[in-house]
Amino acid sequence: MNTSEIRSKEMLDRLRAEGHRITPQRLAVLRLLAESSEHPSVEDIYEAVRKTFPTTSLATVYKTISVLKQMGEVLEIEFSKDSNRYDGNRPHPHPHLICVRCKKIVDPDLASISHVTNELTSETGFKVIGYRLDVQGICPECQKKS
Amino acid sequence: MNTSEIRSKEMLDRLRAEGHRITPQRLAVLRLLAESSEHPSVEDIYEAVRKTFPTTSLATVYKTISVLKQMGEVLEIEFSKDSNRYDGNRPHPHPHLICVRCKKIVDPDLASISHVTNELTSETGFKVIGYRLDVQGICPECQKKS
DNA sequence: TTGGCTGCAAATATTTTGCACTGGC
DNA sequence: GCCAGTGCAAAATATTTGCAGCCAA
Repeated sequence: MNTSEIRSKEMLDRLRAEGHRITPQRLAVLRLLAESSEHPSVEDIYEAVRKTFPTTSLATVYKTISVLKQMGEVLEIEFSKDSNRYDGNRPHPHPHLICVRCKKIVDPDLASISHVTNELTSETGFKVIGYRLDVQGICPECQKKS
Repeated sequence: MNTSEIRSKEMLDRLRAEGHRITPQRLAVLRLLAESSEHPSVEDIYEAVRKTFPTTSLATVYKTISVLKQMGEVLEIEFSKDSNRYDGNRPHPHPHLICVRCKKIVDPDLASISHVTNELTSETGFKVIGYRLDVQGICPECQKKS
């Protein structure tokens, strides 16, 4: 069993444990989230899922993601213009590196963020719940093209 | 001349320098941005501006902000559900601390972020342009209320 | 069997755009 | 006077919601 199958089963068990029904549509969405490391948008998921399950509707994708989100099994990266992107592999906050040209999103390894959140907690009276760190830049591929 | 008047004049000069016209509506939007440290939404700005200039339209507020944004004189904080918020005082990227209850946004002093972006630049092939760090939490006031 | 889930369509919310008119320079 | 800027309304975009029918448990 590879990592995406493991992740897929993890989410599946979570759904069952919380008393949600396992429908073919949900299974497809959930598998796609577990497989892809490209931080897909709802539209991406919708199109991919339709290939294996052509009758799936956009609303269902939204609803499924909403459930997974509430359970903390997917991380939502919000945008106002471009549509939101989702991460079903690492549902806990982590930094994202976003290419402003091709919209690719990658997960860098970064050791130094914990310092930042620690500094915040002690500096302000805020009770820190989570964070979002997006770094905008141009990826190596797009740099070549320019 | 206090800081907000200085900031206001700065933006005004920038507009003039780039060949934009100074209309009463723009002046009002720009002043409000310079005065407020509450990271107002377009709606906030619209309502405030209407008090001094009742005929101002929402579209104009959007357009004015768009111009200031392109000049790099306001920082946009994007959200998908809640509407976008704007910072006209510190237009360069900086961390934001966001209360999930009352939606207040404050600017913490943080020394440790530069480490993070530095680590990124050397770690990946990305050319870093900017960043966005939102830390979600509950502010001291809202903690008391709960 | 039954109530949660689906799919459609309509509603909502935010931001953008087209266009005739206006007023800053 | 010219043309960028304004204001209105319509359009575009993303997401949510209501509801009738369906199907997983």
